[in-house]
Amino acid sequence: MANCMVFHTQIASIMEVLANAAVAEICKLVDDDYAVFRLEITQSQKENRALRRKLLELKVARERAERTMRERVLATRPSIKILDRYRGIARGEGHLTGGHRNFVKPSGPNTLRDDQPITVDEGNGASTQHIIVIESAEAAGPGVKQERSEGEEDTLHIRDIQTGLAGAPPVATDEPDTTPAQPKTRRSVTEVSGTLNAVLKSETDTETLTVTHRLLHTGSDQMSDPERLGLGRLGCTPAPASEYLLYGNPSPRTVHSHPDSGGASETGNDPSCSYTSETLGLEAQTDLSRRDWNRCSRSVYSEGCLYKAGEGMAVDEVTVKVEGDIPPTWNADSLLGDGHSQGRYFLDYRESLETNPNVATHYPSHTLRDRDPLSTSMGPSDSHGSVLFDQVLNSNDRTRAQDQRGEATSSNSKDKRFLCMFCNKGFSCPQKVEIHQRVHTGEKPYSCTQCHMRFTQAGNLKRHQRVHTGEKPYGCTQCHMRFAQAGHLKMHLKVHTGERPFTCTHCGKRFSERSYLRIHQQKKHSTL
DNA sequence: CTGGGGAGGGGGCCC
DNA sequence: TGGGCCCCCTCCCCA
Repeated sequence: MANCMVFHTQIASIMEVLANAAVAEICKLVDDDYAVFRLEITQSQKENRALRRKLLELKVARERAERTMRERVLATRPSIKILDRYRGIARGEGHLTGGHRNFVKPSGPNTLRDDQPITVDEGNGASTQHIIVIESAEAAGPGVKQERSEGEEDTLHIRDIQTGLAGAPPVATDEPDTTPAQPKTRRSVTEVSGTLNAVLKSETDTETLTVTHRLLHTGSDQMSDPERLGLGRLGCTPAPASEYLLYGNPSPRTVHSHPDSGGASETGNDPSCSYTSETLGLEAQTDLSRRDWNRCSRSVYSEGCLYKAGEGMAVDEVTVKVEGDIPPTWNADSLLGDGHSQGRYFLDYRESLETNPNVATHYPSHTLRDRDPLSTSMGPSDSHGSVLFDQVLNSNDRTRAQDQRGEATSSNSKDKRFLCMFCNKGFSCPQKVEIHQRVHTGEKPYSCTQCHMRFTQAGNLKRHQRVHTGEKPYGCTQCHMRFAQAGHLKMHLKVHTGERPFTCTHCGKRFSERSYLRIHQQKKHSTL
């Protein structure tokens, strides 16, 4: 019995030892596995961080590519017009996130016929206005960045607008921009938004672009009531929402309007923000034209004084000092290439950068106005594509001539504190800026119901209506001639008076019109 | 020279 | 009274 007890005790001891050994082994295994697991977790976390950094870099690179493209586009202004885009408006070809807004021009003291409603397409039902108004530094203090916006349905995002000193740090991203300065090479960057985090692609997603393009043609020409849409008489959205870029001192200011997104590249309401900044292919380019130009242009203007001459322009970490009035460098061949026949114009932004000095408008790229007037469908003005392009090219000359006459850039005028974000031109009121910016956007909200011509101003449409009505209210008192435009009558009167106020400085030949003189000098004296 | 459109400014009206 | 809005005028360009 005693031996049995001893045996049991020994057995118990052995069992205990074995149990301890087993526990120790198990613990060791667990510890090892845990260590491995922890290591894997650590590695995964490192990978995640690396991927995040890479993603951020891609975002920044994309933003910069957009900005570069944007600024290059801006650099060619004021002659820039995305040709034929307005036909998109005509068809209500809005942004993917929105429809369009057509309405009948309200009746008023005009000569329009009752059966000729003036349709005004607004591209989107939202009346969001994002206005950048540059105000005095005294009011805002140095470096003040003020953001205001309203209307979330189709928001306009000014990604990052820098004014003043070149090289101001872009703050469009949520995180500090640690990415080294991107080269100015044009990279093919495609963003497919629609989720909170934009999906970045290294290559242009042609399919996406095509889909986007197709969807942009789903609009119609239906009309609606402007009043119902809460628009003004002219159909101009009364700029309810504003983003003010305080202005007043040369210190760099940056304005970002991201009312609905925390980051510049994380907007979620932009189902397709695709473009190729390098190749500027047809689809991509049209998309760029449709979206960004219109989104940022219509509602964006600055209020304040114009910038001091001589300041540089911050263009993607590159300060561009503009010297002289460089003519635009649009590639007409590209413009009038294959895309032309389709009503698609794409522009070849050459390397040269001509811009208004001091305007450092970074490319507004996300969730901007839902106004996509560019259309790929044939419209009445397709046949005038080259004409439009010529107008684009010549608008610079026109502006230059106006500048010489002191008509255009009365930038020193205190009354003209509302600045165009594209060309920095000052205007007395936001509406004029909005109208003016149609020069840059190509937006033509006023459409003729009889010939589908579209116009940037209601008055021009009204004048155009005389083509259809045959109305010629201006009659010559010297003869039977009648004219639809007062200017034509005035010009005609010179036939009777013999007035030739424009004299060629080379040969002394006199002309009744400045344009005649210019043509003469071009032909005879090879000068402008 | 005519005709059409682009674009800016002035001024009146309204709030 | 001042500012916003809008019509109209005007200049200009181009075909």
